[in-house]
Amino acid sequence: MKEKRKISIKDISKKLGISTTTISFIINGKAENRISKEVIKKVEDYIEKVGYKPNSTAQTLRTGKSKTIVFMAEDISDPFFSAIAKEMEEIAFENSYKIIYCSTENKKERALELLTLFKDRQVDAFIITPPEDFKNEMEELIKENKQVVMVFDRYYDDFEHNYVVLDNLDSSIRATRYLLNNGFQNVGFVGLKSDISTTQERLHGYQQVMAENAKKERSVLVSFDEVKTPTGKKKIYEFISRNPQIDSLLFATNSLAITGLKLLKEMGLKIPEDISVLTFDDRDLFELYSPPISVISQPVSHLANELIEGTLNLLEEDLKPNSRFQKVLKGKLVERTSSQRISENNAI
Amino acid sequence: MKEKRKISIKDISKKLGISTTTISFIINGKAENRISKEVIKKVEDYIEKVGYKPNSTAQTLRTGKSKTIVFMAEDISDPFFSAIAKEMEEIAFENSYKIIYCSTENKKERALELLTLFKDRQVDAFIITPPEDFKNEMEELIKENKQVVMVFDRYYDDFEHNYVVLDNLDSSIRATRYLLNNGFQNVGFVGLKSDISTTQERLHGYQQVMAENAKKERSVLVSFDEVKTPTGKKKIYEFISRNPQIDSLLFATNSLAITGLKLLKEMGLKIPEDISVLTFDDRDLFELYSPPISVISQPVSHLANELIEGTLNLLEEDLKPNSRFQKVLKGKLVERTSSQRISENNAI
DNA sequence: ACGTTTTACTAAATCGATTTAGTAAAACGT
DNA sequence: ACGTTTTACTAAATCGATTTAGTAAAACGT
Repeated sequence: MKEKRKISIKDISKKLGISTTTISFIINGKAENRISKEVIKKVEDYIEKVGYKPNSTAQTLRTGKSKTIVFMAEDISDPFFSAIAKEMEEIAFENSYKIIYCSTENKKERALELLTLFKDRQVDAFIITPPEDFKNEMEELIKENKQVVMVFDRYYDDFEHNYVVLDNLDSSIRATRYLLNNGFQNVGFVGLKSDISTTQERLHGYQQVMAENAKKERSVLVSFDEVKTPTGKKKIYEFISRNPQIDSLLFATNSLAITGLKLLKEMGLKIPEDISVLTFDDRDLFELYSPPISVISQPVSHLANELIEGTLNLLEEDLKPNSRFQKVLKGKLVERTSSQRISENNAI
Repeated sequence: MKEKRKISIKDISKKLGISTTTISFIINGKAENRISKEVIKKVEDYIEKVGYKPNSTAQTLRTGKSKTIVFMAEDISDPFFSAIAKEMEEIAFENSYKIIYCSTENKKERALELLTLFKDRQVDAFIITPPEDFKNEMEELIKENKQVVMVFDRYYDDFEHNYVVLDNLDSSIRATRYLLNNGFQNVGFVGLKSDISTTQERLHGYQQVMAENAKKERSVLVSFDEVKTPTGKKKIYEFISRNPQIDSLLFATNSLAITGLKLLKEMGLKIPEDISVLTFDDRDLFELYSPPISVISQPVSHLANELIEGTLNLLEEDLKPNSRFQKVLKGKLVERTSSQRISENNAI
């Protein structure tokens, strides 16, 4: 089978005896008040007939716009990030943007590698979940002002930038208060060892409420790499063993909670009778678990919409350095059985 | 802050008084036996010094290779596909390929839209999970031979193509035999209503084993869109109600199983005492469930590796139309409590 | 000693679009 | 009636690489 070469604007130009300039104007909707209706019709009909589509690489080379957005997630296989990816995808495609994904694994070196890779390529925008210890790199990237940069799931205090995040402080405060109000006296916190705003705020919200209520704060911090490993589980185990008075656990992420639930099961602790559980980030798992696990759920759809629409808006404004897109959304406390107080007489 | 324009090969040419031809040869490793060592050194040193990186868009325009692979998943937010995406990503980047993702939602129209979108753009390869009723479009795409096309998670009998799939027939046969061997007399099958090879083979494997053992086949097929809806759950409910003799359920996908587990819980049926459960596709949920759910797990890492390495190999061979990459991997039966036969005396 | 081959390069074309800087003819204004 | 503006276009430059088709000088062969 003979390969037929793709048709170019030059071919059309020759075929119709019309300059490429004119054709380009027509394609790009700049023909109004410049080109006669007859010529417009002739060109449009021909384009329709042969199914011509401009070569996007050539357009990118000439205009510097690639219609490409890089989504640098912490981990694209994490249900939270893949759900966000899915929602963003649709809106991006509707606006003829494509999305390239990658995962930092919360590792600085990997993020840097990916960033250098994409800075060289033409990319219009970055949606980034910056890893640990990446503030300087992010600040530099943003100051360069070559692409739209949207920060997701965390943010920085020290400089101006676009971001979409959950109100983690507020969520954590509400979560902790809720557990105390349910009558749990000794709420423990299982968090990530991290300087990222997200985990910091979740810890601080908990600490703040415990302090307000003159309760002793008890927390354990697991590092990102350990969460899914025996080491991580062991850390939580030791935390619980050392603090037998704990009657309730607030987990800062869903991965921590999953490790925690495995552990509690192994330890033979009953939820919520022996220890109640509440975690950040919903997953279908949690609703189905026995007992169903209470969560602070992030508004995934809303977050994804703000992320992609904010990014597209900024792209349209064409990098005006002073317009900022900053959204802080509220979490939703979903009460299920795992955080319920079982009254003493019922428990027996 | 003044934006400094990116340096081009022409700038280097002017600066060093060396033609762009020579520089291009050096950059692309074609300098051997052509260009003197001194010039090579001079150019390489300068490139190193100013940190020059060729503009990839220009390269794409000239060479026709974009170093881009499109991963068209059924649904990128599905844990199976996002796990595959994650594993492929790393290898792709190591080989300086980038991946654009999209989801067909198993809808023909959407897949067609996405395909037309990407066929116009320069894309080197497609990794596609074709939706329902998309055979002709796939055959055409493959025959055009413009990009490497890798089919994933399903395949076609009628024409030659590259694919990576699970041995679904074998897996289903083993799964059904296993349930019968465990003493379950009436195994029911909950599948997808679909002409895709994957779901067809899973059904046929079940039917084959039931026939071999002179057992009555009982199955319900739910359409893709209904799986996560009340309608889907209702269909399974009616199936179970109409067939009270069923003592074991084989689910063809993890989404079906999740809907099924919710239903069994609502119906108050005990697993595995009242009804045993086995499902395709592992998820962390299943291990943690009470009781832990037995699964036929797909070798995700292995699949992803074959997919991306197969694709990269085919890309290197530069579209030789006759070389085919076809891998059929075995599933792994993971026995957990949900499929165990509880002996009568223990049951009481 | 002189034709041929090899070495070490370069000028210009090319990929396929957009954009700048123009022009000829028609219409307008007074 | 004649200069000016508007209309409707086009030629050529440009984005930044790679590649084709060459060439001048050195080395080689007999």
